[in-house]
Amino acid sequence: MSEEKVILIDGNSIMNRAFYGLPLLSTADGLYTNAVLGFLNILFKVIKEEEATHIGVAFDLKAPTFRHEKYSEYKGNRKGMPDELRVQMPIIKDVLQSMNINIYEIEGYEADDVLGTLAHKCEKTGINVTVLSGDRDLLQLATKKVKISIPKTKQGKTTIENYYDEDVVALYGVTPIEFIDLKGLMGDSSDNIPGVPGIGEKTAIKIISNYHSIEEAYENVDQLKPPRASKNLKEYYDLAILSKELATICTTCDIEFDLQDIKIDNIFNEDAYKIFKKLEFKRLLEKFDVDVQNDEDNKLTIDKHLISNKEELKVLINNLTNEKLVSYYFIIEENNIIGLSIAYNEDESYFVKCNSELDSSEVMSMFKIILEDSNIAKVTHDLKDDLHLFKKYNIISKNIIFDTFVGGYTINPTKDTYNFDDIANEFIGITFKSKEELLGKGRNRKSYLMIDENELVDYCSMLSSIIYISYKKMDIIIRELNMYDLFYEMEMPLIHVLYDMEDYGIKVDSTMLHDYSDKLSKIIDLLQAEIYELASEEFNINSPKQLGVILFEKLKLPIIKKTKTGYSTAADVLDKLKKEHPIIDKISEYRQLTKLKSTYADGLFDYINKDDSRIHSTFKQTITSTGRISSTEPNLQNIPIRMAIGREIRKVFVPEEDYVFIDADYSQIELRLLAHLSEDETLIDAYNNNQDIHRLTASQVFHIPFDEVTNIQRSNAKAVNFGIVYGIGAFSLSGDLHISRKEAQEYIDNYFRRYPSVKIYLDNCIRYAKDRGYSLTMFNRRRPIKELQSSNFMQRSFGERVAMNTPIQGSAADIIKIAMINVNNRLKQENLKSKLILQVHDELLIEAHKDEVEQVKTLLVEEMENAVKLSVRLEADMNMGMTWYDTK
DNA sequence: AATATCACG
DNA sequence: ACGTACGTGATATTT
Repeated sequence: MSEEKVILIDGNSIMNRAFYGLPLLSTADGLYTNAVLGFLNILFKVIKEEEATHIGVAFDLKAPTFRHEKYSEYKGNRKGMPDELRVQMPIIKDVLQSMNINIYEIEGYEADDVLGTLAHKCEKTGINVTVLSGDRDLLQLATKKVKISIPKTKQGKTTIENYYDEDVVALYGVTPIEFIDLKGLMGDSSDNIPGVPGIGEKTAIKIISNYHSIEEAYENVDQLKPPRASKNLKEYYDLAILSKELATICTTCDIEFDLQDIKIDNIFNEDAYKIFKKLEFKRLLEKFDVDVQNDEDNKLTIDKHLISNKEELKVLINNLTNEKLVSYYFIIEENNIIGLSIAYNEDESYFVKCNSELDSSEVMSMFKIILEDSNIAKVTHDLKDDLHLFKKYNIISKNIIFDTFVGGYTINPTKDTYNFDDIANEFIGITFKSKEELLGKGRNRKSYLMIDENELVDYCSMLSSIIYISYKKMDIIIRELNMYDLFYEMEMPLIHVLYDMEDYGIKVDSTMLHDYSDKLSKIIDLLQAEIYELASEEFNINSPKQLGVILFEKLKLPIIKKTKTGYSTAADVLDKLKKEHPIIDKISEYRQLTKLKSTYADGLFDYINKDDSRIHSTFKQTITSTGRISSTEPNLQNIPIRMAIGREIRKVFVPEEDYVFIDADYSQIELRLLAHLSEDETLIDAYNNNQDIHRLTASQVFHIPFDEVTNIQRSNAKAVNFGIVYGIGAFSLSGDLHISRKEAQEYIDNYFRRYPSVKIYLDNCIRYAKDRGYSLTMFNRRRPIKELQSSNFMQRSFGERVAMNTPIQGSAADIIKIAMINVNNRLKQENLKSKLILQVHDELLIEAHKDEVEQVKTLLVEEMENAVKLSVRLEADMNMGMTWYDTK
């Protein structure tokens, strides 16, 4: 029989550690989970490392009286835990219970007394014990058999420090028993143990290592050094004995204990799985056996059918033609269609599996009938992806009314993912396996074809059921939240616009791109040689770590800023150092050019499609919390423009022959929105009179006549205007403008004095979001801001800035989405060959046929400027050019 | 997989 | 006393 190994856990202390070690996490329904997750991570790590056979967890139970009743004021004024942690205490207890882990909460005892007693009992029967706590007080329990483990979380990773009795001696110079006396002398402010005044850690260690106990030291009190210690111990001896008593952990409490009670047994069971799933602990779910994972009770009883030959499919398609509403989902893997999930009611679903008897093109041509039938409404998950597939099979889909992917995003744009497991949990209230759980991930990842067929049918047919049922729920929620227009008139139509942009792409002159890369390489090589020369050694300039050593250790340059891993070498730091050493400018330039080369020149190369010489970026509609779209693979929304050398790269983006680029961008859309939303008369008048807004702000904030504003003052005012939109802070503004914090505060105060409505408006934004838990844009896009409820100052401040910024940034995002839809519609309605190919937040780029230039110029500016009616005019600056570079 | 940096609006 | 702008994505290096 294998040796027994007991782990006893200080529940409160570990929860506390976990809570502060992880950022505040919460589930879809706003349940805080970070401490529970951190606790479990530590628990599993220890079980594995210790090869534990038994586990018990002790929690403090708030007793009506304390053990040391008459001294309760000492222990009584501990700080209460924050609410975000408090609510997690019952959760961890449920979790432990579900895993059959015994919990000790005993009236009148604190957790450490329970641990001490249990450890003592185990030790007496000769069993090895590990006591896990974040609290160093527990070190007094260490013996040869009892190990104290203290987890430390640094840089996101938890390491565990272990102490047997000899380790305590090595570290403190006193035995674990003497550790109590040590505490008695020096006290412990965190535990409200007073100790003896004037005796700190150093003195206490010296005294106890000499005399081994407070009592013994008192016997020899006159010989104690320094004299102050001697005097104080004499005077405060009673306090010392009391402190010792307070510091002593009871090892003889009257607790019933049977080793059998805490034996590890079936931790990863079905109940635990359900709770983990509810708490959204995705990574921990992998620890469960496949059996358990399969045993989910989905509460949904769906009749699942496999369709695997032409005849069956024919019958199904035939039935579908009589239906009003069909949900579907294509299961695709590496460009192969594995199958098609279909549902047309809430009770049954179908999985059409592609195989030798029924190949994918047959499935597509059959389902095409349904997709192209405008009398049948369809719902799907990620329509934009479908549209790319439909193009391959010449399908012109009609009447696809809902996308649960975009629907989930519209309802709450702050989530990371909107996968089937997410929406099943949120909108149906069932647990559903994620794709990763089904197939595994990393090198163990399986293909759909390797899954047992019954399991595959179960899983895949469920997908359309989830879409079908989620759609109904989402549709109700969307209406309730007054987001009908936002979703059905903006987000759904936008899917098609984004698809068109992705499909059409943008042409890149690869020869020119290649030349650009070569040109950069040459300068980079020169710079590299110069940097090595100036540093008198070769090193990897791209490594901030190595660069830090060269700059701050070898060249002894002043350290401006530190990161959590070392010296910061960021651009603003280098900027401050450039007068100190000639190497700095070279490094800044090297950084700039290598960035251009790797990300833009060479990076873009890999994305040029060989067939059409075009780059087809992916525009993502479900990423940002404000409603903006994002661009990936490659990101075409961050192509350089601010610096001359970087801007050059825009010359490689070119139109097709006989086409030109027509580009328009909104002029200061966010500030105009601020004027509109705040109804500030000064701002509105300024825009309606075409005044230079930054110059105006400069004259207002710096108290100077409008015409006397210098360029520097104007650019400072510009920074203030930006700051207002972001939810300004004096500190950041001062850093940005290189001025003192006080001056920055004056700028801000002046700004709000001159634009009082803006101040009122921004305060209202915060008030509103605090009261309701979310911000709204002009078009009712909703962003929950859970940070506003945080007890952490920093998080809450962030929430406040977000509450000020979201209505502005989000409304701007709404407006350009409207413009995109209208522009795209008009290009089609007017039968133009010109195409909308790019959106960069406030800018639209059209590849226009040369015969259509005038028409396109007009419609682009018209649709952008008239996308919405504001109390200020929206202005779009339009340019034409033969490359993207030339459209500025 | 995390961190530092830097490109854009 | 807290530690700072809002929203993104890609790359190279390091763990």
